[in-house]
Amino acid sequence: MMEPRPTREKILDLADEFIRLRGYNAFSYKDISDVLGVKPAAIHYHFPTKEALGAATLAREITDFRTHSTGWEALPYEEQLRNLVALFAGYRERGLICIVGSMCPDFDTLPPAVQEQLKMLSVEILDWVTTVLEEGRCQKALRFDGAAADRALLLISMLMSALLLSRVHGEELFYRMTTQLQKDLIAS
Amino acid sequence: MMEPRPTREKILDLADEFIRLRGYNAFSYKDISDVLGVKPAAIHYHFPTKEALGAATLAREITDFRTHSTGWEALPYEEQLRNLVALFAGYRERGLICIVGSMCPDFDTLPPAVQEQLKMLSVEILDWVTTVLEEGRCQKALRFDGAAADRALLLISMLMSALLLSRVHGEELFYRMTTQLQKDLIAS
DNA sequence: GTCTATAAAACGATAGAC
DNA sequence: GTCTATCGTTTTATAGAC
Repeated sequence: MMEPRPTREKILDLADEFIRLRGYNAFSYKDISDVLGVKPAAIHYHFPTKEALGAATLAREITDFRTHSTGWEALPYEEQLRNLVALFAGYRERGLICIVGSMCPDFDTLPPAVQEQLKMLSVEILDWVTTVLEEGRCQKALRFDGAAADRALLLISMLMSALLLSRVHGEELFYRMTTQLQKDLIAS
Repeated sequence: MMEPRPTREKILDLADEFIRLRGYNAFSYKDISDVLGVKPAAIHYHFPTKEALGAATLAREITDFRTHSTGWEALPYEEQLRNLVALFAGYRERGLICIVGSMCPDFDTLPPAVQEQLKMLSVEILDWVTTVLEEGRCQKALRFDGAAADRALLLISMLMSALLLSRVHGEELFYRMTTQLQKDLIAS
């Protein structure tokens, strides 16, 4: 019995997409309600404030990322890294950017609950990448200098910016960047 | 005879700062007029539309960047690279982010003239970094694999994201990232 | 020339209809 | 429970005062 996707989930899907398309401050309740065929105020029943909607969107991203990353646990480390790149490439294909990259510039304008969830999501991703890099280097599957945590920061930065800059300069740029960074990290 | 900074320039100073602080879509004419002690509509005399103001702000950034980079021409290449990092560190100290990093996420919502200038600014920076990397490698002052243009993209990405992420995770992150990336690039 | 009063539109949010 | 009518605020922009 396939339940139809509940309204609440549909709203979160759309919020997620619009935040990635236009940024938190530039998307509105009307963007979402237009797609669903209701009035803007209807969204307030499901999410009383924009702050609640933004925080819930990021909270779901956190659980989604956990689902992805734990699903890759059994794979070789270089393969887990390739899957992360592929995840970002999927966004690129849909014209979307990283939700962290979308919201970071607006950080100081975000409501407290949204700031909180954004921090948690980026920590979640960084910790996971750090572990993969660390253990991948131990097993000689990955190679890099310096601390794994610092290298994780550089790696996530490049993926984030690759999506941002390819919005300005075209998708070819994304593939040039990710190809080079995988060459740098994956041993032989 | 020191001319007082003209109103037009003061407006551009404030627009530049507010865009870096809050993003293009979250800053308003009122933010600027409050500081200058006038009504929001007064700004329209100097810049008829927000599109004109945004485009002029970026246009001035382009000439400013040229002034900086041509001023460094006589320096060793690794020193030019350090100056670029220092330029970004200066923004970090003032709680500001890269203006390209600020506007990229909102790209699809930006008026055409602003999109145009944003492209030009990022090309300007990328071309300069590409040249510095290329020639720095020739002279054995810098070391890296792959095409200089690709490496320039990765370098700029990291600087951009270092500012973005340090807004979320604190300034220490900026220095960890830039220290590591300079270690990677600067020979011995 | 420079700025203010005011408009026209869009926003998030409250109160209440069904 | 779910959604609509409506409000108050904020936004960019125009028209015109001085």
